Amino acid sequence: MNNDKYWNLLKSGDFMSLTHLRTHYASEIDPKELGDEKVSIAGWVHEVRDLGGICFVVVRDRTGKAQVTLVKKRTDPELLEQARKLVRESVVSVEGTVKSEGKAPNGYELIPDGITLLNEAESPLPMDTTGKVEAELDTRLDSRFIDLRREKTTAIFKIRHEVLRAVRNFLTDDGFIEVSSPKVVATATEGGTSLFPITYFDREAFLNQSPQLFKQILMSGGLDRVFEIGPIFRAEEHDTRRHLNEATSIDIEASFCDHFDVMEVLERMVAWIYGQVIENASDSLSVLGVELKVPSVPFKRVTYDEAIGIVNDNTDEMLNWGDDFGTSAEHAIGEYVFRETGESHYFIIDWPTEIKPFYAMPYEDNPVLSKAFDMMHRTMELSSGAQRIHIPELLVSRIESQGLDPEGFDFYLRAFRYGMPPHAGWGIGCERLVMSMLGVENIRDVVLFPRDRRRLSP
RNA sequence: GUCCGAAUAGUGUAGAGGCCUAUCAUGGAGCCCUGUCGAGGCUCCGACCCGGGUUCGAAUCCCGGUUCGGGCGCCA
Repeated sequence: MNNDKYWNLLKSGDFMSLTHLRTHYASEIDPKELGDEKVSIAGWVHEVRDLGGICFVVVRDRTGKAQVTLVKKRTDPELLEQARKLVRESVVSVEGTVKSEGKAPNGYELIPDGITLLNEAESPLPMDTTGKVEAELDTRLDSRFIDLRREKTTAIFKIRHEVLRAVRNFLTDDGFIEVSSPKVVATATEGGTSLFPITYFDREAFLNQSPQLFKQILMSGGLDRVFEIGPIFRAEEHDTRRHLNEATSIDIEASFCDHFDVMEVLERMVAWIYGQVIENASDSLSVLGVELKVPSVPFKRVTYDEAIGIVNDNTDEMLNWGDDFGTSAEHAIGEYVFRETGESHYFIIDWPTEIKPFYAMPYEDNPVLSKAFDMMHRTMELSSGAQRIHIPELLVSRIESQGLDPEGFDFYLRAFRYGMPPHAGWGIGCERLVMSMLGVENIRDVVLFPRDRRRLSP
């Protein structure tokens, strides 16, 4: 058995198109409609079960599995021998007749006329694909191409797709325009997290940690409501189950809005996403054993002051006003809200100005507090946002008081001097949204090729 | 960055100084088998992370390294 079959296939005159290799996906075949019809399926050899007088070959594609049945007495001996010798996870196309069969999975089996071996897999495989033997995350990520052949892994990425599709539909319907901002930038966004330096011809540049400054500039440009789904890069050496050095951020910015307006967009969007995933990815949800409930809106608003009180009343920690919440404090607040409301999602609002980024708008009547918010899931922070400062003088003084140099922000500040409307926005971590939705414990599970402190390949 | 833990066939594991010629499952090779669907039965194949040390004897104890996992910090 070798891969010459593929070359023979091409030589036979079929080289103009390969579409005949698959007329149907495995799960598209309905024996009531296609009974006794000729079809071809294409995919990976999931298993070969040879019982002697009868041999079953299970072929798997993106949609599911199909059983190819070869009965010894009624099958060409050469074809039977070929089927028996198939190496698991090889790529094949099987042409045959659909036969309704109650004993077979999906209610049908395929009686083959021919099996075309398109590419033979090496053996042994880097890991099991059938679910019989678990593999560690690290092993799975090293062999992501095989890992993706597992139903559970595919299910996560089908759901992630539905999440992003729902985001695009929701925001588009809400009047937002999708934009793309540069990922190679000259200066730091917020000063806080560290950036990956790169060489840009003969200059130093960085990978952007957030589209923040650019989406604000677009408000000055009059695009009014924009969103971006794109990568963000953080050079932090954090090493946890919920951090990556390259993540996907879903960001919006909207003019003539305050923080409460965009919070309302955010909670409606999250509820919509849950609803769309339930509607469009129920198969994947059941593969993962997840039962989703659409979160109720509005999400509870907890003020920063209340949150401090919850932590101090319910844990051993004693926080002072102005402290940020650590992981255990976040969990305490999340559990408290869940007990009170039965909901996992909530907002923390009215943060001290000094622990929020420079662009967060302080309350006009109490500048110690800012119009900033975090949107939390019981398990972790999902999103943060704010009404932004649109007044250039105030922005400059806030940049300075955070210990940053306004000169580095010139490209940004210029946009505020020629007519910047009041505006607000937020960013939500796509991976965190998906993992909190599915109860996935490691963020690497919801990224195809995660980039963390240690992993740079594949 | 810091603290804690782990590393045994391709994969997942058992193992507590001599019982290890290293367990089991999965997998691979071969044989038997006509309805499997984690098929079954029989035979065979395949591993102690690296380097030092302790000991008569080390997969097992100690030291160093490497890699991985988890907590925290920081954040999305």
